[in-house]
Amino acid sequence: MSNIQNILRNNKLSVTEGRKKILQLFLNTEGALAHSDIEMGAGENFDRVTIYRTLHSFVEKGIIHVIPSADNSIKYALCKDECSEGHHHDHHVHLVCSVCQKTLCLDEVVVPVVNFPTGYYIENIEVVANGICKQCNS
Amino acid sequence: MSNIQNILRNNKLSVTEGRKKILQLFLNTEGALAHSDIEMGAGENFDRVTIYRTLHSFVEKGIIHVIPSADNSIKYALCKDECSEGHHHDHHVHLVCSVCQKTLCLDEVVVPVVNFPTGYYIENIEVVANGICKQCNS
DNA sequence: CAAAAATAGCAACATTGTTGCAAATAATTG
DNA sequence: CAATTATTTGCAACAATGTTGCTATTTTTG
Repeated sequence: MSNIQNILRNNKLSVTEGRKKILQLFLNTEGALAHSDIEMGAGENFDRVTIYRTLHSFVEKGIIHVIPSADNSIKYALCKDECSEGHHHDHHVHLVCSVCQKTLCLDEVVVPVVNFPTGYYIENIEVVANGICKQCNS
Repeated sequence: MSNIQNILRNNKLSVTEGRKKILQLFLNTEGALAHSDIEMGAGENFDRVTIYRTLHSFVEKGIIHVIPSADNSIKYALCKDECSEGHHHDHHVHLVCSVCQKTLCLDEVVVPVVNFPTGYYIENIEVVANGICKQCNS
């Protein structure tokens, strides 16, 4: 039950109310969360600054990862256990559903190999698909 | 020489100073531009609102396209001629260079086919690679 | 060139993100 | 377990980014 505490402890983060609530929210949520979702959904009223800082340290520690967006609405989602401090390995595809507006991590869909011309060095690749998710497409 | 006027006319946009200057800037620039780049680089001082609206209508008309980002710094880049009003077909990969910080369209690198599980409907796929560009990687 | 249509600029505001600092909370150590 | 130390929080103030309504100006059209 104190899974949450463990996650924080394992990542060398002090266990505070704010971090517990925000991590809780991620664990309870299917799909990604934007800063504003957290501001509204985290139960109590945390200062916006606290949320920014919490999200930053979660990303740094590899607890969550950032999902890029084309409309200034960056989202965050839980990392699977392959992620560790400073090294994100979430090589899955993201889907933004145009019906329910949720952003989902399609863990089973792996980012394909892309062939770049010689001369480039590629560190990582982000894939974001726009479409309709399983639930909404039925 | 009035290539610019033609582009605007062909897209049924009035030919105004702002639009000409901004389009000029895109034509003169290798790589993508952020709103702030335009605010600084467009020569004269355009109202920020004008720039927002110009970018919106250029996107709508298929003159430029949006490149998603993971750090709230959306960039815009010229579309090739396959794009038309309401239909973007820029299925190329984008590269964000960690050295020169430029965002480039790699027109020769096509977005690969991604296999999604049944049940999803996919409209389009965005691929953004982080790495080092040809120029900086030598 | 005049009338109609479209666009630009301004003002005011909303949202998002950052920084420094003092107070509160959590971890550590004896 | 209490006291010290380290960390984190909330606040305030600010900066940057994005939006909307309205009027004046510019562009287009006939």
